[in-house]
Amino acid sequence: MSDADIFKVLADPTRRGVLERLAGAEMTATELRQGLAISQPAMSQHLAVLRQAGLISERREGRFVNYRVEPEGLAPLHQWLARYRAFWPDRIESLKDVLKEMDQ
Amino acid sequence: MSDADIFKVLADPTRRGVLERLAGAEMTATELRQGLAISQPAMSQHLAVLRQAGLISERREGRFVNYRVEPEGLAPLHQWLARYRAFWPDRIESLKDVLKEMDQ
DNA sequence: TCAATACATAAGCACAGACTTATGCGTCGT
DNA sequence: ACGACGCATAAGTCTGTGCTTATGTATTGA
Repeated sequence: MSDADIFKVLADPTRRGVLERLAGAEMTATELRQGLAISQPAMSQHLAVLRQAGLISERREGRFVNYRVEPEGLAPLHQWLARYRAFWPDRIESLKDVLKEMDQ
Repeated sequence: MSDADIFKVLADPTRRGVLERLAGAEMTATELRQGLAISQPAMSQHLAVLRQAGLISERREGRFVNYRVEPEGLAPLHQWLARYRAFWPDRIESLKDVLKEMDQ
């Protein structure tokens, strides 16, 4: 998978939701599906996309597969964004704005 | 446009290319089309998407419309990424990796 | 005033991608 | 050994979206 496709991978809200849940703790595919109106194959396909993008990794444990975030997969996104850091006002970096975002 | 759709907007390579060219200097729609195998309406539609996402702004000048990057539009992306900063190794932030990325 | 230019909008098409159901493969418990 | 379970893969459907051509609107220069 090309680095350039990181945006396509993250464009899907379900996949971003998966990352967010995995940020808290390692989880199986079935656990990730809890509370979501999504079929098992759909989740499996999303997880495959995330894995191929290097955003998550898996650890087999018998019948179960535990997924976890692979933070280095976000490096291309970080580096893309870095090109624009020089342009934006300091305010964007401020803690206030970050907290406001996390609040919503 | 919802903040959540910033990824969809940036998922398109043409739109990322537009941002990259605009990062250098203000430019008209026709200038942005130079070197790209893309029709005028297609470019106009991409610019509309970028504008609605708050990623660019326009300054009319007679028949011409000069576009420029609106860096604050990237704030949602920055803030999304900030949630994962805590997880990743210091190495991702390092200058070496950024340079390697810019090199390719 | 009128043709040319710069850009936007409308409408239709075609492909990508997210979903579904059906099925396959390996592992567990009994 | 065998049914239940966890997950992956296959194949088909449908919606979203990026493209096209055609046309509209405003501005410019001759």
